[in-house]
Amino acid sequence: MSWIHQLDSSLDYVYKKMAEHIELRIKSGDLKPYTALPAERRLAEEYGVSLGTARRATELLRERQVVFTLRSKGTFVTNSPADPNLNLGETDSRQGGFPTDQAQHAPLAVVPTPDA
Amino acid sequence: MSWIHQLDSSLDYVYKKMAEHIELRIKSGDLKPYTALPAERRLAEEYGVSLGTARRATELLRERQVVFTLRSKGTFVTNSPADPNLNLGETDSRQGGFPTDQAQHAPLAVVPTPDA
Amino acid sequence: MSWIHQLDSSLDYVYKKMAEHIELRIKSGDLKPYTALPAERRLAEEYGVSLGTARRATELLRERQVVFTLRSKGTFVTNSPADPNLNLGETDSRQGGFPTDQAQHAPLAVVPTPDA
Amino acid sequence: MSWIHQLDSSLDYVYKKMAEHIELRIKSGDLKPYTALPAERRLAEEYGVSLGTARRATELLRERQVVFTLRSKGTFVTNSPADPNLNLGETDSRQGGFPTDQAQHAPLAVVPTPDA
DNA sequence: GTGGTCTAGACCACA
DNA sequence: GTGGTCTAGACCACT
Repeated sequence: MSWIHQLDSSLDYVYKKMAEHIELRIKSGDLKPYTALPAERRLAEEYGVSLGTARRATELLRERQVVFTLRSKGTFVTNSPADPNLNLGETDSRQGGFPTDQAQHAPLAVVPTPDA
Repeated sequence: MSWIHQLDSSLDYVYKKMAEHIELRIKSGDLKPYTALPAERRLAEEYGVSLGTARRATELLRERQVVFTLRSKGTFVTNSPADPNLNLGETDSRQGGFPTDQAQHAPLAVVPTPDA
Repeated sequence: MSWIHQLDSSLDYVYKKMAEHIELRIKSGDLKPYTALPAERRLAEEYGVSLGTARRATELLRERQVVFTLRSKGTFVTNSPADPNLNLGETDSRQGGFPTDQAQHAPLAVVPTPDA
Repeated sequence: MSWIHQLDSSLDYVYKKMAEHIELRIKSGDLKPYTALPAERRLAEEYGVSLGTARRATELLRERQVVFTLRSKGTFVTNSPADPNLNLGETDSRQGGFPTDQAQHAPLAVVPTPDA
């Protein structure tokens, strides 16, 4: 169990500090729900850290659900406190699964979707 | 003569098929942007798979930015193809917040880049 | 599909991630010196990206001298300078987990931290 | 027990702790670039966790590009520090591997964080 | 209620 | 042998 000891003895990670500061800016209202954070390169500049560090900071916030990221769109503040304009009433999804229903190792003859 | 390889697989994994099927439901309009997917336990039932597999499916969709997840709230369809009505801070596209309605509450302030 | 793990993490340039992944394949021995990379269209398919992105990836590798290109012949792996033969014999990591004794199924009573 | 205390605000998930500990072993030189980590089943034993948890740990490291995985071969230490701004005593940083960019060191004007 | 973590296995695909 | 998938649950944290 002592590996845990080693870990919490030194948690001065810059990216964590940075993440916490950003979180503070959010909680303070400086950054509001559904608005975009500054770009990661911008953040890196602002905080005087490398891009990698900035990315780990936003990654941490993402893990904490403080923000969410849409690729090539940006990183956005989660509507943490209340009332997301989200439709929690679930979509009318009456039927769903595969026509077949064993789900084991059967071939699962599902049509290949033209995805990317 | 080995120039293809390994990470690709392209096998019929259940979670992958499931994810693709859900993506189809989204593209077909069955599941609309900013509405919640059925809960993961529900999805597991619908598709006749274990919870873990259902979670892998939503995880894959999350990686593909087809959906995004808010802890304890649900998993929501991303406003996929182009132009999410998101406030892209620095990009000057100031208008439109999150979809459904953005009339009454937060003014959706443009991100104040507290720069220098 | 695991390259997607590396690719997503955040909003970095896809072509860069892709280039790095290809570089890993080279370093790992998957792609060997003086052999051709898959064609750019092939690469674009494999990674699920546009042709332009694939071309930027190989361009980046070309700039780094990891590969070189012969017009209408293909893109080939450079005989890299610091070839790192992967050490498959596992690191001398004799002890790992809990320095204490048993390390079997210690209950791992991890206490949730109060958080902030 | 109270031996676990963190100023850190994130939670104490086992897989996360485990990943961080492995990362520490890497940074400490116990596990070196291009060498294989112990197999996941082995890691699970060493740390006294289930296989799934061990896999989550390596997955996290993979996302952070601390390691990379070759299917049926193993999981290998990346030759690039996850966070170049981290100075853990002496990380023994003569890099020999490939030209990944981790060159630039920012001034590191760390912002004042209210806590800690 | 939701998603997230974790267990303790079994089996598959690749090498 | 390795990592990867999948099961069928239980429990935790948060809303």
